This record gives sequence, structure tokens and C-alpha cells, in this order.
Amino acid sequence: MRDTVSRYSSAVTADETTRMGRPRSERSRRAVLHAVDDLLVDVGYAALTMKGIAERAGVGRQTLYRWWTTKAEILLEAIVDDVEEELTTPALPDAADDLAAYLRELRDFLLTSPAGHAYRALVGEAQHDPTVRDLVHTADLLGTSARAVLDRVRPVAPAMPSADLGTAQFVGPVVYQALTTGTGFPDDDLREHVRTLLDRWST
Amino acid sequence: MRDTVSRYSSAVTADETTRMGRPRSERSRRAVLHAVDDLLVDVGYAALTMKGIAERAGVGRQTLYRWWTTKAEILLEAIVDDVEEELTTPALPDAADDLAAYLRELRDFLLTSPAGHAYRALVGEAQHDPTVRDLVHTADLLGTSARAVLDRVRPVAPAMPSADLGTAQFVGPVVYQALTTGTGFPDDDLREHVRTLLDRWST
Amino acid sequence: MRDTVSRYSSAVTADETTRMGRPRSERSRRAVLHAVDDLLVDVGYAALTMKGIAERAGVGRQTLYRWWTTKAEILLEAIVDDVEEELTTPALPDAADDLAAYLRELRDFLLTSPAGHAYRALVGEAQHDPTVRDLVHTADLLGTSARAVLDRVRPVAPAMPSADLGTAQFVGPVVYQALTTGTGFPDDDLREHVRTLLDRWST
Amino acid sequence: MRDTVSRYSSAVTADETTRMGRPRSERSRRAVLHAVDDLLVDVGYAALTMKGIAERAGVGRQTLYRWWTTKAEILLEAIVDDVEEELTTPALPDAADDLAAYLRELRDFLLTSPAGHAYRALVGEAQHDPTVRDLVHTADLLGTSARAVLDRVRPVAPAMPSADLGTAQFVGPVVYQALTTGTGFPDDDLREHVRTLLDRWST
DNA sequence: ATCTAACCGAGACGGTACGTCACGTCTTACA
DNA sequence: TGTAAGACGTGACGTACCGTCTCGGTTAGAT
Repeated sequence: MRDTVSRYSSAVTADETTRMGRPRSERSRRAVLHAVDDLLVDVGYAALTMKGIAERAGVGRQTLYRWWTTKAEILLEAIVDDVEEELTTPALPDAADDLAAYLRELRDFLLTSPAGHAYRALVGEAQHDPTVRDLVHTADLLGTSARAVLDRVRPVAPAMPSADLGTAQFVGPVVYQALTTGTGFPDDDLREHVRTLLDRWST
Repeated sequence: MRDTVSRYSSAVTADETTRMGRPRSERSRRAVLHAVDDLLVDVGYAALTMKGIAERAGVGRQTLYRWWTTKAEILLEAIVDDVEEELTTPALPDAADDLAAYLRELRDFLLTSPAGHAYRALVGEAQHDPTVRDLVHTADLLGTSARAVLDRVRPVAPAMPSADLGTAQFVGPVVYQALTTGTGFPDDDLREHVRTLLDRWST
Repeated sequence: MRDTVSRYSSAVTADETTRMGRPRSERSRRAVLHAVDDLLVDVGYAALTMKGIAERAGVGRQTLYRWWTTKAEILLEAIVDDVEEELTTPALPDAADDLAAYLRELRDFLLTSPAGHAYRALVGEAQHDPTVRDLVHTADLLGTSARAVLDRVRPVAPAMPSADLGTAQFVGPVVYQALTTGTGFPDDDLREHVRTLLDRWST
Repeated sequence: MRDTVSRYSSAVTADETTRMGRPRSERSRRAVLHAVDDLLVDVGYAALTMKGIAERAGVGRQTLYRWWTTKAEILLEAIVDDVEEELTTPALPDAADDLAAYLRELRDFLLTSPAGHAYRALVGEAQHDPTVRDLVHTADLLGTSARAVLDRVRPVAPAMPSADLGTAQFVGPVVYQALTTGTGFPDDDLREHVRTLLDRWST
């Protein structure tokens, strides 16, 4: 995931040897990512504009367009690290506990965390713009962390299906609920969901 | 569902007694709904504008704003009937067959049907705009049809959990996959998913 | 001259019969012309921008572009009346006095009057933009008033050449001096110039 | 004239003693002047930009700003030699022939020559920018050559007035016509104009 | 048979973001 | 120190759409 996204910032600077002309300003890059983070909380995604980002960051508009093509692209680069960090749960001895803990974290992430808000906004934008869909699909923010947790319980869940289906069965219901209703399931429901999966996977 | 949505069109005409002045033009209403359908296919949701809808429909801008507040609202009214129709599967004797058939229909609806495209656009917009989120939540386009199918198999699935969780477990993985990757699962994966649920629900 | 320019405002409103839609706002038109007048004095032609005009006039940018294509066009419409008014001198009994009075007025107009400043800016812009050149050529702000004065003395100047050459001989030196040096000739020089012309024309 | 303008290029290199560090690149200077000449013909003055000049010349932007402050200044330096050369007519025995020949050359220069185009652009810019006005006034491109011709006929035109007025009377009408209408007078009109002047001057 | 109220289309209005362009300055590596 | 390259912050460009407004006209029930 890191590698996937760090392309955006390294593609130019790492161009084989040294570059000509003034190098890209790391200061501006950071200012933009922080500005986008702040603005998403302050005004929401719908009111998030390239102009607004540039002004908040104290950066020229051209600089934005030079390095990013879409506000979604900026947002993705801004949150990718946060998502990875916020969705990392410590391994628990019991498989059911392990999975349930992750789903609680995922639910709270989607509903309350700024990064979760950004993630939902990105998935939303992906429905309108194919470019963003590819971006979101490639970054696969949730899938990466979910797969990590599933891999941990694989020893006691030998019948777990292919990564795609397993992941979707695991996180799909929680994400679906958050995206369509803006609500999350109580802890007991999450446990019940985990048991449903483990029952079949632990044959 | 119908009633929920038909409010938007009936609120005025059915206002207790008869109204004064020129009545709402049914012709314009239909023209708008058709225009929105056409434009979604032609230009996509991102390029769908109130101005564009008005011009395509041969209708004044004011007329749009008089009866709808958002392009999402128009879109919802335009597709609600289609969704209901496209997601209605005939009951099958075997529960697993019944559920799998619905999921296949749902998958194809989300990925290929114009109404499915509109549905995804609405869920997407819901992530940006709380008003739309309530609209989508209230209409509950998918939940209604999914619940109907689940109710059919309830006799052989007595352990099925609460409607919300059961529905989310059922359709969540398929919707999640469509929204985040734009792809669908093969039929076999859908059958496997159905078996996972029925295994636990049929205690 | 009036007719030439009034085209800009009447071309649309006078379109045969009555028009559809909201009619053009005369209030906005006036606000724009006043704003352009003020700004020329305040910031000069080089710093005169469409954006600045719109903001000063309290008018949308689109409104500017809807009715004018160039800031030069706005400026021309704004000053055409002033020019006509400022360059009108009362007829004097002596031909030499009559012509000299006009040239003094013209010199002061070019060097000190706001409208004269605008005229020089327009002629300047005409050197860069063929569209403006046609505009200036067609309006022929100076030529019109100069020709009127020449016509008055024609009875005592039967050898006056064609209108174009006569006018250019008459006002050319004064305009040339103003455009290339920003200065004007003393009254005595203007009298000498008039005598030079009348000597030959009064054969 | 030459001296006046060559200040712009010699100010640094000829600074009393020898300079430290890398000397100014004569190669870059020539490239810039040629680029400005070419671009004026290709794209016109309005589309002539510092950026464009730098790219066409294969020169850094900083280099432009180091040695010139304005595109007008570059243009002036680029054409000054051409103007002098193109407006030099051989002396003719008859005064009227001499003056008329110069006016024909001046007319054609203004209307068809690239350097004439540049001159008109400079005079145009001078109306917008006081800095350029001083530049044009000081260089006095036309006045210098015109005065030279007038001096030649002075022996037979003893009543010729002060240099400024005489020059303005001589070239003013032709320049006025070119600047305001983009047209020139036929040869006969130019002869008539010369006769008007000589009639009075040869008393 | 008017009158009146609410609708209708068209389209101009003041705003504001869009993505691009040129400005003049700066920061690199190289000569 | 001069140079080419090129990124930087600034700000105007002309366009598009926003949601509102003002026209002339239409279509009903109420007078």
C-alpha cells in the first residue's frame, strides 16, 4: 500500500539521475496534504475545492495541478498512512476475538475517524469518476489491512475461500452498512458475523 | 418504498383538497425523469447538471428547482421503479438456489444495468452529502428487495439474525466488491457465500 | 458615431419583436460603463482587467462577456459620448480662429481629459489587436468631430483636399505628438499649423 | 539613437573596468533579439510573452529579466537598427521629391514592414505604460530620420518652424492615418501634403 | 366571461470554481 | 558570476454551472 501510493511523490524526484531545474518543494507537498486533511474535517468533501486547498496550503494552484490530477488523488495520498495505522489491531490468541476486534475498529474508523470519512468520500467519488475508481481499487486501503488479519487466523480456518471473496465476506457487511445508512452494527452483531464465517471456514 | 418516494411527486397535487392555479405539468415531470435517465448513460453522473437536465428535458430551470432540490432526488425518483423491477426474482424451491439467484441478479444489476449505475452514483453521492444519505437510507432500495428474498427462506433459516444484520451479511459482500473494485464475483463464489450463511442460519 | 456605438446595446434588445427570457439589465450596463471609467482613472489601462471591472461594477463576470468581447469594447462604449461632447467647439467667425480653437481643445483632450486618456489607450490597443483596430477605425471618434469643424470652414477653403487627407493633415500632427511624446504644442504652434493649411486651401 | 539604445546592452559589460565572473553571453543576447523579431511576425505583439521569448531563444527566463525589464525594451533594441536602415532615403535634387520619397517610405514602413509593425506596437504599448512612453520618446525612432530629411531641404525652406512642430507636421498625418485606420495615403496625396508644407516654408 | 393564482419556457442575473497561462522570483547543477 | 531548466506563489483568463430573478404566456378553478 505504501509503495503503491508513494509513487505519486517519488515518480519524478527519483527519475534515474539528478534532475534539472528547481526541485520539487517537499514543504509545499506537506502543506497540501495537511490542508486537505484539515479542510475535509472543516467543510466536508462536497465543499472541498482545488482552489480552497491551494489557498489553505498557501500554495499556487498550478502546483496542485502539476503533481496531482484530482482532489481525490490528493486525499488518497493524504490518508493512506493514517488508514494503515488506524486499522492495525494487535493479534489476539482466539481467532474469533481477533476478527471481531478488527471489525469493531473498522466500524469505528468508518463512522468516526477523519480518515474513515475520507475513505468513504473516496469510495463515493469512485462511483462518479472511473479514474478515481481505479485509484481506489489499486490502493485497496481496506483490503490490505483486512487480508493481514485474515491471514493471521488462516491456520484455524483452512476452508477460507479465495482472498477476494473471503475479504468481501469479512468486511463487506460492515462497509455496506456504513455506506448506505451511516450506521454501524453493535458489538454482538459483529461477533455473530464472525462466528458465521468461522463456522464454515474451520471445517 | 414506492410510497416513500412518490411523496416527492404527490406532495403537492394531493394536498388535501384541490389546488388553485395551473396544476403541475405531468408532461414536464416525465420529460425530466427521462432526461436524467438518458444523461446518466450519456455523460455519467459527474457531468450530470441541473442545467443539462433542464435543457435535455426542454424544461425551465425553475421548474426543476420547484419540484426537486437535488439532482440526486431526481435520479432517485427516476430509478426507483426500475430497481424494484430489476431486483425481483421468482421464488425457487431450494433456499440456496433462491438466494444465489438473487445475488447473481444483484451483481449484474450493479455492474451492468443503467439503474444499477444510478444506484451506485446515489450511494456515492451519499458519502458527500448528508441530505442524500438520508434519502438513500430512507428509500433503502436494495434492502427492501433483499429482505423480501430473505423472508422467503426464513422457514428453513430459523437462526437468521435481525433484519439489518442479515441483509448486510447477505448483500454486503457483493455491494462492497462492486463499489470498491467495480467487479463481481463468479457464480460459484456467490453459491459459497450463500452456503456460509445458510449453514449457520439453519441450525 | 452615436449610431455606430449604440449598436452594442441595441442590437439585442431591438431584435425585431419582443425577446424571450429575462431582459438585459440596464442597471448592470450602466454600472459597468461607470466602473470602467473610474478604473481607468484609478489604475490605468494596463491594470484594467475584466475581473476588476466586474467586481467594481458589482456584476457577474459572465455578464461582461455576454455583452462585450473585449475591455476595449467596453471602454469605447463608455467614452463615445464624452468624446463627442468634449470635442465640440462653438463656431467662430474667423476660420483660422475656428480651427485653432478646435486644435487647442483636441490637444487638451488628449493630454488631460480622462476620455482623452481612454482614447489614447484605445488607439494603443488597436496596434496590438486587429479587432480593436477595426473598432476604433469604425467609431472614428476624432475624425467625426474634426470633419465637422473642417466643414464649417470649407466655404473659405475651397481647395481643401479629400476628407481623409484633410482631416489627417489637420489633426495628425497634434495626435502624433501626443502619442509619441505625451506632450502638446503651444498655442502659437497650433496657429502656425492652421495657417499652413489655410494658406494652401484658400487659393 | 544608437547610443541611446545601446545603453541597454552595454551597461554591464562596459562598466568602466573589466568585470568579475562569467561575462555576459553575446550568444544569448543575439538569440533573444532574433526570437523577438520572429515571434512578433509569427504571433503578434499581443501574444508576445517573456516566457515565449525565452523558450524561442533557448534562453533562461532569468537571463531575460537580468538584462531587460520589459518586452518593449527588448523589442526596441531588436528593431532600432532596422528602423534607421529602412527609413534612410537618398537625397533628391528637388525638395518636394525628397520629402515625398521619404513619406512613401515611411508609409510603407508602417504598413508592411515587420520593423514598422514593431514600431506601431511600441507606440501602442506606450499609451498603456509610462515607462515605455519614455523609452519611445527618448529613442524617437521616427523623429530622428525625419529630421534628417527636413534638414536636407532647409536651404529652400527657410520658414520651416521649430524641429518638433516641423517634424510633426511632416510625418504626423501619415502616422495618424496608419495608427487609427491601418491604411496609407496614395502617392498623390503625399505629394499634395508636401506641397502644402513647402508652400508656406519656402516664403 | 372575466379574474386570479400558480404553473410554464426562456434566459439574464451575481456568484464561484474550474483548469490554463504568464507573470517575476527562486533554487538547482553546470560552465 | 552567468546560464538553462524548471518549480514556486500570484493572479487574470474565459467557461461552466450554481440557484435566483424576471419576463411573456398558459391553464386551470373561482367569480
